[in-house]
Amino acid sequence: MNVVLPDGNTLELADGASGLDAALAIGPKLAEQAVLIKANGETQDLRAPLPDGAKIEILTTRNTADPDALYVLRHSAAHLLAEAVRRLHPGVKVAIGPPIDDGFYYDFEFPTPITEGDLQAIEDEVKREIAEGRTFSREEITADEARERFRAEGEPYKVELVDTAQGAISLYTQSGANGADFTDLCRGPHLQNAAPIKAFKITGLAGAYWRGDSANTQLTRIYGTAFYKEADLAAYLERMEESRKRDHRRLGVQLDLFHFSELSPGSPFWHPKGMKIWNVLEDLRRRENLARGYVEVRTPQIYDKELWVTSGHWDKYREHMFTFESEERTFSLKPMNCPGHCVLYANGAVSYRDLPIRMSEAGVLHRDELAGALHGLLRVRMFSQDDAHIFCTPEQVEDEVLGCLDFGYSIYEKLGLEIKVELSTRPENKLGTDEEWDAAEGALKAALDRQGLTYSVNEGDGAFYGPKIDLHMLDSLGRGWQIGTVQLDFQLPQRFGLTYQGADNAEHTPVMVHRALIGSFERFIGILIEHFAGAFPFWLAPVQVRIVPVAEVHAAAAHELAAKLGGYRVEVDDSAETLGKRIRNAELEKIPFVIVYGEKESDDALAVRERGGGQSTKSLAELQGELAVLAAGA
RNA sequence: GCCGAAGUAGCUCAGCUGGUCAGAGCACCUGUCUUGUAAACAGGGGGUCCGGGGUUCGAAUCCCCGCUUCGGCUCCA
Repeated sequence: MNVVLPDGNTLELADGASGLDAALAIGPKLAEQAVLIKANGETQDLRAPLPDGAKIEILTTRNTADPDALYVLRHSAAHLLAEAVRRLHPGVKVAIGPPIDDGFYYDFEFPTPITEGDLQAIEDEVKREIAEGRTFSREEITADEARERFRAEGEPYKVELVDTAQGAISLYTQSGANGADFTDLCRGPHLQNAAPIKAFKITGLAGAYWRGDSANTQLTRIYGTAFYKEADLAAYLERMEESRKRDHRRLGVQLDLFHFSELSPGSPFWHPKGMKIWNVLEDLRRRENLARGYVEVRTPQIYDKELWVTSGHWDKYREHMFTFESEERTFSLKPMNCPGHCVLYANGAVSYRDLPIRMSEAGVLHRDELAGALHGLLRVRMFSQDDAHIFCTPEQVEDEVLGCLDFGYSIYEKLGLEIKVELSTRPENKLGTDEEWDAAEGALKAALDRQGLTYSVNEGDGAFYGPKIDLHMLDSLGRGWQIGTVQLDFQLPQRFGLTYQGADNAEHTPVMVHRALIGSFERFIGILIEHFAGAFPFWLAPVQVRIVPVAEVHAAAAHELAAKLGGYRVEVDDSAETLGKRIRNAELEKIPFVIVYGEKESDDALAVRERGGGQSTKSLAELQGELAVLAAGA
């Protein structure tokens, strides 16, 4: 057989040759440093046979930043972890241990629970294994052999993995000076030996359900990470530390934007400065809504249970609703606006000439989220959604969805946000016919394409009432959060008996488009805080300009200047602190502009300091011109 | 909700194995200073050591229960 090298040359190999054989044929040094091979673009273990005629590329320990090379390293590190845990905690059952972004984890079932205090010993043991040396070898066996083997070893999770594995079963054995030590079911690929693992660290301990199902046993998950270079680990830890500084929960306190109280878990208290940001967004929302043909409505906060029975929420969403009794009736705080909007729509006759009706409401919603799911502003129990429901004809759906996407992206681009788009299609328990779903999914795809968006598809992940487009963003630690959503709904209009009179004089059921672009103001502001690390652009900043009079005698002039900058959010700091201290405070508060005002200053010559330290002298007129541009959000 | 961890002044945190352990820095208040681009100086006030039980001569410290928060898991309509 032969393979094709990256330079185009052909290499002649014995039949059934592996990647390692290919590397050896090229040179011993390469074989020594090799960690995995790409055959026709697909990564595979060095020890697995190569397809005849494959184009190959060998990755080595020098590809220290290559994601695939890191995956292999970390996957092997995970196996060393399992070996160490088995040695230190006899009787432990091993489940699964894949590499992930930034590291790896391994799930175990411990005979007696472990705590964080046990982690150091495990980490030390892994480091000892690395120092001692481990060689990874691969073998392929049948599913029956594998099942038998793991059953004999008392590893029920492995048996289950074999049962659901696709294709050939491969095992990896890591052996050291003391003989074969640990064999694990694994697809691979793995390193040839442990030597390239120059940095190893256990980073966390958590519970995790077997196969991600909360009905299953909860296992103990140990997280860790590994690198080809010690310095890479240090850089990683440094990066994590920097990310933590952007955490909106930390900045929210530092910048005096909001706080939480034990008296109302999951519901933020917005401080005056936080509300400045909120109101800027609220103004933006209202202005843009009006410009795009939306009407604004306001609907009740609490409803009789009957409404939720009609909408289906009582069935599907009850455990997340706050309910209470009053005068022998059961009520619930609304977790969504849509049923209320349906009631509003139903009040009065609607003609096809009225459609589309774009009904918006930044309604306050309450959802009884699981205590363990709460997360600062990013997962709350009370929030305001920039909600809207578009009632339209089936023919109008595509244009309406496109309008929503265009609307959303006008906001995201203004803020420089990076959005991940997902399309979720019909689930198993869908309502409605396949024809309806074909049309609905087609309309969403067409709108996505017309907007020029790249998106991933989550097959079967749509709501039972219709497909949806979800818009996600990452927080400072790389966790994803849903910001916006555009959902098609055929069910709610039917459940509420909504109709419009068509041109054919017959009654028709409208299609409903649920749409949130900012999503919840709480979550959006939380994301913005992390995105800007608290240094908001001028048009969003709670305080835009701070004037610092040099001495007490300049305070009056400073206030006059502030008055001339009316229309902007301006403060005068005439406190009894030193000039240096007041400038420092303004910097710590991340205020975009500081104007120092003393003997030398006048309307013709202002000493302007920009956030970060840049200084310049400009006239009031020049400054006002500059601020006007920034205020527009350019 | 589940697994693990944490909760000490407004904020950040120290307080090891129970015995002046109720502290520091910043913030706050008062006074002095009247300031030229990231921290003037001095003094002072402030804590139910998350809450409730328990062990003990004695608990911030040990045990139990609860609440909240953090890291994950599940969930995210």
